[in-house]
Amino acid sequence: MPIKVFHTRTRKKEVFQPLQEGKVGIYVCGITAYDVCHIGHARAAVVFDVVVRHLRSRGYQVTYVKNFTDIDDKIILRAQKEGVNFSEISERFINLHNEDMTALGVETPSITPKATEHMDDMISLIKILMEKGYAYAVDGDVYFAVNNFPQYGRLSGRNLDEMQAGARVDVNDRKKNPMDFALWKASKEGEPFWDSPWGPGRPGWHIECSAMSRRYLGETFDIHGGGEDLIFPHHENEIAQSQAASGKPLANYWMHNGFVKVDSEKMSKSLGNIFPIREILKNYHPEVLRLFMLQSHYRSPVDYSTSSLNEARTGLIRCYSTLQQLKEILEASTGNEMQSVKNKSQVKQEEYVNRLNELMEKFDTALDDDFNTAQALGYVFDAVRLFNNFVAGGKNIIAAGQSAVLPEAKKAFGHFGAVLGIFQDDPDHFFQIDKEMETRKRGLDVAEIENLIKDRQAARNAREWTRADEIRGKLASLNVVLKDSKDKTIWSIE
RNA sequence: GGCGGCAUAGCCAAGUGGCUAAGGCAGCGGUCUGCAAAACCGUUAUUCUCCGGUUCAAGUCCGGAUGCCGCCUCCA
Repeated sequence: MPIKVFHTRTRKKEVFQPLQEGKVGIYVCGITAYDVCHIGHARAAVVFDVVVRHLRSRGYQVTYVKNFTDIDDKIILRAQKEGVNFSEISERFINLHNEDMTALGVETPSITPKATEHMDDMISLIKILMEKGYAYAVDGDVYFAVNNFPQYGRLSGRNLDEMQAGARVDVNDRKKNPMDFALWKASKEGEPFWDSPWGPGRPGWHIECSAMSRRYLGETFDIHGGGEDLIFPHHENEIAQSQAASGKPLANYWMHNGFVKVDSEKMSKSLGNIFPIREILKNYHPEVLRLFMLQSHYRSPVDYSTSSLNEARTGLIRCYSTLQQLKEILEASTGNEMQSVKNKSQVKQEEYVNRLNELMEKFDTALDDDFNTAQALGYVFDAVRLFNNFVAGGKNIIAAGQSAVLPEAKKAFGHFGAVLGIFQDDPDHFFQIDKEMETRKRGLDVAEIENLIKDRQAARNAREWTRADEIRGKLASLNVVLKDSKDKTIWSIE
């Protein structure tokens, strides 16, 4: 079963064929380090994290490059506002970014190059473009001449005439064509600069990615990714620069993730509806955010809201309850003396094992089909129900610790979790974190809750049901839900 | 103005020509339980915004209408 990838240029799913057998080179545009990352950045990171995880689980050796733009107008602006060096700003936000990614369980890419560390690469690339007649210098600026690159606009499905008709670009006398874009910008007074054949200045945004992908992945590589807003102009310009220089295709597949929206609108500073990752992670376990995103297809827009996040939380709790159950059974069964099991259910057990295997295959196949995480999660939940069903009907078998279903379930959930980057927490720890966050959000006092539970337990032991129910009712009004089992009472926040 | 995307149950969301339209959340009935909760079992879209067309067969392809969204400016 081949892997299929939706290619932005052809707008079709295509069979993925890497340049080199068994190896994949992928480049994804990273952040501009001038502010904290929001859930939009989180989505892009999680999407490509899963892409890479799946490719690896399918046996590919993946080189994943994700850059940092650490020199840029917005960084300079912020540095000037704060009266610090630009690098202080970029370093600060790169560090915060890395913290957020770690918290989200996003694996660190193979290579994370920074623009400022690749000045030579950029300058030599611009030189090539000058020599080949694709670029021209004016007063210390260097521009790319889009008219000299006939394929300009192919990725985004536009042509120069259309774009100029509705152009909203600044009129700039120095450009030959209003669509020409800067490869090198002459530095203004007080701005950071690097020396170049065209005078002191700094690189344009687009040339960074062309230079860094070229350095680490070569002139042509397999997959280039990023948010859908980067298709034009950023990726179009990257293609123009790289292909003009090398005469070869830049990337064989272009993948773009959809946006995170809020109230059906794009997040933007002007609307004031930006949600930083670190703010959300104060209130939700990071895997809740991952699950929320992975429940939709990566190319569709997702609408962020507290209620959809809460739904994802409930779904994740369902999974972790099962994982906890599995963990407890496995722990209880180790060290116990093996009892002989009545073989009555042996056939049934084989069926459970087979069905788990089948779900694992379906899961992988779903991801093969353009990384359909939503469908894959459907199979994960099927496995949850299947295992719960097994537990509900097979207590005596489990007690013996002999069931072949147990290691199989462990393997299945381990696989699902490893590829999607969820189920990485210990179940008990997960519930503890969840409880802490929920009680804090609601301003509840844990000690008080636990005292009430003790009182209720005392009432229950005395078979004073009315009193016990009264206490439970009181707790319920605080959104505290109780779960009684034989020897203990577990509580959680609804 | 130009280019593109989306429209599936109360909500979220898979599905890209063919068996009974995944899954999650919410709801309802049953089992379990002192009663609950959780879990399990069952149940909740004769139908996929609307109107035409192609086809033996369409949520899925084509044309049109309506509504929502994105890109064309920095943006994941």
